[in-house]
Amino acid sequence: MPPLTNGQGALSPRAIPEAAVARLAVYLRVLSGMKEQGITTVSSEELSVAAGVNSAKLRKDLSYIGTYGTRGVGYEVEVLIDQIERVLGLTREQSVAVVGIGNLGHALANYGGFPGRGFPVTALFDVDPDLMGVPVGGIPVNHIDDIASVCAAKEITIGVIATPPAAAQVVCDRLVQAGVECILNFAPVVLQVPETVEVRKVDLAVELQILSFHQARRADSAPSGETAPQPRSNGRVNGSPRHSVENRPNGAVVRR
Amino acid sequence: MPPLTNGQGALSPRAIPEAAVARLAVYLRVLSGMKEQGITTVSSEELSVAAGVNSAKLRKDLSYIGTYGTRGVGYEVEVLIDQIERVLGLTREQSVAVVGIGNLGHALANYGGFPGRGFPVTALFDVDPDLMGVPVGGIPVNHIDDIASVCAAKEITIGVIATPPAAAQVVCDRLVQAGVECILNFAPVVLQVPETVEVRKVDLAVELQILSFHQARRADSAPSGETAPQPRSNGRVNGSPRHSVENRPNGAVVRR
DNA sequence: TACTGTGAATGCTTTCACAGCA
DNA sequence: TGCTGTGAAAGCATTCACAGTA
Repeated sequence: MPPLTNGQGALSPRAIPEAAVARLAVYLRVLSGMKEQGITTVSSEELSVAAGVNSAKLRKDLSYIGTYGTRGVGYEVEVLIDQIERVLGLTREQSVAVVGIGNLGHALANYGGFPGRGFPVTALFDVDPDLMGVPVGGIPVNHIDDIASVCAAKEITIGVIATPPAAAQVVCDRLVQAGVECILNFAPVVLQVPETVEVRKVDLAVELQILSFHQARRADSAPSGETAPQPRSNGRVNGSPRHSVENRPNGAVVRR
Repeated sequence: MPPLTNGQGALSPRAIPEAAVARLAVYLRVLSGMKEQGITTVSSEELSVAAGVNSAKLRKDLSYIGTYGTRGVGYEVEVLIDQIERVLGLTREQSVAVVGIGNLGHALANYGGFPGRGFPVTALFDVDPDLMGVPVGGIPVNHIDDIASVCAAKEITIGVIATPPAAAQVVCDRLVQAGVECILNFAPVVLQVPETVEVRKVDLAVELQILSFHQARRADSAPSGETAPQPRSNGRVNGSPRHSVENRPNGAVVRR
């Protein structure tokens, strides 16, 4: 009924579809790589191939953030990078806290500021007294009881939950109490949060199960014989960008 | 044009939407937890709340795999578990290989068979000679040059790429050559694969950037003042399942 | 001429709402 | 009566295809 608003309340000028936001982050990564290689201009076709989407989708996505291309030419890499960073809110740096310093927590703490820019891990928490003080990836581990004060002091805006499932909800509650409004959850648990808090989850078992589903489907519909079709035409050719798939929040160019 | 087929070619009886598959995996996890608690029967309402979706969506999702409920009563937990496992292809066990034994690779190797069932990690690969033979999580590390023979011997069906970005495509090519048709990619790279291979990706930086976007939006549209609204009505009440959100392949019940 | 930006068309996904059954 | 299963409606997302422009 209200065709001019965006559901977020105010009739803000930017109502970017959720799906497009995820892809913008991918474009940004690809563009950064291009910039490093000294590429200054790129067409929607080139960028879309590099990002594993089709060019129409890419142009539509970019149109949500404004019109920064030049017809007949393409986009300036730097301009696009700046604009996507602006839209994704990467101008202000976000400090990340990781809770749960097991195997995964270690991996995250050492991930080194995350590919490129914007997300320094600046605080670590656990319950294990043996871990206290010992730095992991250069950052000391704090006790989870200090979460409120440490998060306030370090201006944490993003909390990452890497605890065992049983602890995840409690940790989540504490993060929320400490004022954290963005949470990335690796524990296989459905978190309960107030409406003001944004949660994303990464569930490795679910990812594997989705792969398993497709594997099973393939096995079922396989005509017969053991020799599966393997049209392996190696050699990074992007000649005919046929079937340039992007399944779900997944994505990988199909080569042939 | 072909209204009876499912795009996969044959007019198979089960054309389960991609989005539903991801949720079925979540339902399975929740149901397994219920089974452990001795719960034998569950209604769509109860299960949907526990899984963080609304009940209509849950019922629709379950309808794709068949009709296993009893009107007026609900679903039998065991029956549902069996059926979802069947559809997801979890009856045949899938062996997983992890390539790249850095921090993340360690974490994955130690992930202990993945929550519950079906995905034993049985092979590890790296290029670093220092790692060879040393077991990680009880599994010896092999050199990547042996990938074909080891994958064949261990009947690997799923490959997990946890290498630095620069190595990811080469590793992917090798996995594909070794006959692996399901790949879970943690490297921030768009992989090129033949059509027969299914890729899913997990990109931590992208996840953080999506959170950052929502954070920024919130900050923009905040009326004024520093005191953000924090309607923290703690105490795991699911009384009014208002606004029971599930954003993207993300998901978390909104509590209030 | 070559490539962007975008309405309109198509195709998925979610939600509604209710018929049907234990 | 209470809850499932499902057509039909509504809402998003993707793709098409072409007008517009440097």
